[in-house]
Amino acid sequence: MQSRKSKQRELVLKVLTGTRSHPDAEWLYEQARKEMPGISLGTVYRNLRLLKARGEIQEILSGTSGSRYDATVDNHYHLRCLSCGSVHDIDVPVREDINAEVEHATGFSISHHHLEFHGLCPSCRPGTPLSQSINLQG
Amino acid sequence: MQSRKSKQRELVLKVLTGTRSHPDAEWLYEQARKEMPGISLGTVYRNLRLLKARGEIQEILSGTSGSRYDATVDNHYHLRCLSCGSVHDIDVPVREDINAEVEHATGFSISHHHLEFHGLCPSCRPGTPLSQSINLQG
DNA sequence: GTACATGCAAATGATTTGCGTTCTT
DNA sequence: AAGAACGCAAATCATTTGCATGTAC
Repeated sequence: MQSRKSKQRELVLKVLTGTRSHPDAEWLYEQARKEMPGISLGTVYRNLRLLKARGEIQEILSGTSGSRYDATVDNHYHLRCLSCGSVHDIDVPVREDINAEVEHATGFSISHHHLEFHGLCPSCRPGTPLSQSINLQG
Repeated sequence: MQSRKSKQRELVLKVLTGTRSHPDAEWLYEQARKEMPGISLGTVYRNLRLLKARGEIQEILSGTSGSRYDATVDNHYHLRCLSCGSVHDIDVPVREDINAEVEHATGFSISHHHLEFHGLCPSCRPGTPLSQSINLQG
């Protein structure tokens, strides 16, 4: 937990906070480079891990390709387009009550839950093949 | 979709169906080898991918380490222990209604959702460190 | 001054893939 | 016979890490 301040860490967080998309490490690296050309990809990864451990950002797992990251702090749900791969935040009430329900049913002590919806975004409805566009801006 | 039968594929599915744990590819490979020593890890991966594409099995993503797999076909939720990493199925009613809710709220057409709970399993309560046991049997 | 953070490059580890061969239909 | 699927090993790709140096406190 003892971590010092660093320009690089602040920049990574700033870049991530500054977008509504849910970018991967590579994209964050490219953006960060624009402002600090010397920053390294390793440092981006190191800081993403640290920020996640601190609870300041969230990691969104993905089977293929790399993880996406999200700087939104409050609990919320995600929506992923099966065609273009974009990830969006959803403005739907979080069901905190189900944690207690699961605690009683299982004997675990639940700290949180992740809910992700999969479907097709409006632009992909017609049946756009996956390869056509990987849209990070959502 | 044109896929032929193969002893290897049947075996991988049999092994996965035969356990209530949610093993990774390596574990499935080791088990499969007991019955068919010549099977290769690449084949296990190939078949896991094919079976998943067919909808016969499910992939459980995990940030660190490899994916876990689940042969349970009907929709259900997962519970992961933050300490030992074990994954369990939960017997809690699936909320199909929230798909429609999200469709209306977002304009996406939702096909399904994934819900995963994180917490500590009864055996890990005291505060067992992560490294002590990676329990695949749950 | 201490020890955390960085840049760089090499290493890791899960998963995929190319290729020649074997099996299913 | 055609082309799936296999075994094997090399390749890929995201992410991690060792090391020497820089920097925050």
